[in-house]
Amino acid sequence: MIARPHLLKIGDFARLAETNLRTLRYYEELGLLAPATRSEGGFRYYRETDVHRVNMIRDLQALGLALERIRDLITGPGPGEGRAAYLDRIQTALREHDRLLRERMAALEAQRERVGHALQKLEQCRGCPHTPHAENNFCEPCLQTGRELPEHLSALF
Amino acid sequence: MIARPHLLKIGDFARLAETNLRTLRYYEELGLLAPATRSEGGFRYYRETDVHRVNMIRDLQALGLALERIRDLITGPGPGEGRAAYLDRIQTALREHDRLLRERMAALEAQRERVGHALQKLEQCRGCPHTPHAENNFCEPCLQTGRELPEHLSALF
DNA sequence: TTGCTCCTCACGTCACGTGAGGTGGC
DNA sequence: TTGCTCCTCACGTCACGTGAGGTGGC
Repeated sequence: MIARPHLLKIGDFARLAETNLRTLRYYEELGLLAPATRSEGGFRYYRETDVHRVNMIRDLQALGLALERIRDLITGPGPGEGRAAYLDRIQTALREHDRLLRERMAALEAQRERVGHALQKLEQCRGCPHTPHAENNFCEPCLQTGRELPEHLSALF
Repeated sequence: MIARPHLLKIGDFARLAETNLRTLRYYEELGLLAPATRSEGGFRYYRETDVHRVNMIRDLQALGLALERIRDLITGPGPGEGRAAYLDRIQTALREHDRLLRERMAALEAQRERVGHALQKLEQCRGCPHTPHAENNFCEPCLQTGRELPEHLSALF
């Protein structure tokens, strides 16, 4: 006997997936995520496990991918696609996801270093008599050291 | 003698900042980044160092902040704001940036683990006779182990 | 003077937000 | 039957994309 999947109306499913009705209907329109079924009256019914799909969409979106691109990555087998090709395609999608994650993490690490340098330099600025202003080109270069400011200080002065 | 800042027309500045004219004009409209000066004919002229500001805006945007929020974080001293208050505000902005970076990196690390689990399980799936299908509830739960699928496989089946 | 760059509208797009007006379901 | 949830338009918004038509600058 096969377990009957537990179905949820769009409101309950939206709460579970921490999203909202409009977004789910828009995903359906784009072919990203269709409800498992509809009632006679047109009500959408979702599987609980579809929450994972919503999460994956959100994750990929936060990495900067457009929804159309995400659809191409994660949508199911084409007509007549074999089992092996199917598994291969999924593996490719997951590896692509992992690659994007690694790239993004490296970029964030670099950013974090830049912010750190700016915070360090800012401490030095506290003991300096100069104030960034148009007349000293906003302390660029630094009047104490003669060197360029950390990028994130230059951005804020 | 104070170094004259090197000024660039919007096209050259856009290339340097790896962005485009429309984005720079939109940033100006929102009060995020104004050109250092304008010519008689209305041409915008930017400082080379403003590239750092563009980069910071992009970085914060990629963390999910709206441009209006970014403006509030990074815009200069209010009228009559003292030097100490000015430096404090910058420090607050940088620390907030760092906090967002740390949160995001933790989230990405968690994602990367989920993708890794899905890739591992997918290898097991290759040696399994079952194929995910509506009739077996898309292999949920797994017919071999009786356990739930990794979230990112559940998302893709 | 020529050609390239820049200017200001202004309409289009993506991923939703937010009602309006009407119907389904325990 | 009542009230809550859902339905389908459809217009609004944010952060730009993409021309149209016209002018500035080495």
